[in-house]
Amino acid sequence: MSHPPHLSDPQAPHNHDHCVSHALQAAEQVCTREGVRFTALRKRVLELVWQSHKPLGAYDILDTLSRDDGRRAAPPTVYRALDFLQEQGLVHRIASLNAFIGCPSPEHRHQGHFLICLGCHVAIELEESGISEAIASAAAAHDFVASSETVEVSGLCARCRAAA
Amino acid sequence: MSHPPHLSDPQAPHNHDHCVSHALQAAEQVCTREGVRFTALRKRVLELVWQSHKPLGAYDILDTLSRDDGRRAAPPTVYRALDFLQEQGLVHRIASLNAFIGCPSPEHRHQGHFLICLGCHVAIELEESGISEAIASAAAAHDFVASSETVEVSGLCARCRAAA
DNA sequence: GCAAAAGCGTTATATGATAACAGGTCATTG
DNA sequence: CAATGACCTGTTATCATATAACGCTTTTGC
Repeated sequence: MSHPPHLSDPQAPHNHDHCVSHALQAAEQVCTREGVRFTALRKRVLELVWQSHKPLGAYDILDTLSRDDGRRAAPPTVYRALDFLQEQGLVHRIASLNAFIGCPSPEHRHQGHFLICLGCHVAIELEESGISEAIASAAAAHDFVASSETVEVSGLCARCRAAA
Repeated sequence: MSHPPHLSDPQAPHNHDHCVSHALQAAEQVCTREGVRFTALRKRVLELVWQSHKPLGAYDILDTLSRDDGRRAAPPTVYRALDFLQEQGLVHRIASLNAFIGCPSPEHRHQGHFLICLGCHVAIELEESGISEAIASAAAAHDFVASSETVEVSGLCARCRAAA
């Protein structure tokens, strides 16, 4: 239970609807708790981000949104929603990809650390604390106070290595 | 000697010319060793990247280059040089800033890990191995083979905290 | 010296993100 | 319940970052 399949191994076949509904439900709770509005647009964008476990570009979201609605949505529409979702910890931004991914555990605020597969493009959010500790230790050694961490590791997952 | 001041604490006052000349000399050696050409343009771009310990945007480099030469340089000119310098490990790209910074120890190929001060914008390249070990451990736990690591920690250095 | 490869200039364009302003929606609270 | 103000969204324009494609020049290796 501590590592449901859809969290620890998103590449494994799974009923992805569960991921999406879990994410939306968690988002509702977070927004209620924080007293902020989970509007239709924000919900829609979060759903789109969760359409897979692959980080998604803002313009991909924009395209889907535009196609769905018939009329052309403009970038700020999406970026504002993404900014909101990031502020609430519901999505993380992957700097090395200029892309966004849903956070599987938004209940507690945290920095996301990721393994990103170059084969299938799936990003796995790490829960390991060792990385944060190592970073904290290095920062302390330099008398540096960290406020945000970008940790993005690219490589190949087991499935893609097997396939190759 | 293992931690010259200009490496471990770039915010400290220092004769920055030493940093630049050391970097250029190291670059010559690396390029000779690798059998690649350290052309005038590449050298110039590397010098510009080393003009400070702050990560520098490609278009900043481009502007300086254009001003120096009178005529307008085009983006590919700079990006190609930067690509080369990255391939040789002479500069690192900071994904969270879309910027580039000189590598203080290009003799051995490695991923750069950085502390980036939000106050003075100086980036310190970490030499600590603990972070790589923690990442390797996490990757192994997920049966993931890493090929590149992006580790960028933003916060405030001691000097900027004292100033505030 | 000659052919091939590598480097560089140039134009055009792709891709990602934000500024600024106007109009609309929603939750108050008076 | 209407007015108000805060917040949300639409829209236009623009900025910022990065790459594709082509051709000429320089360098290298034979």
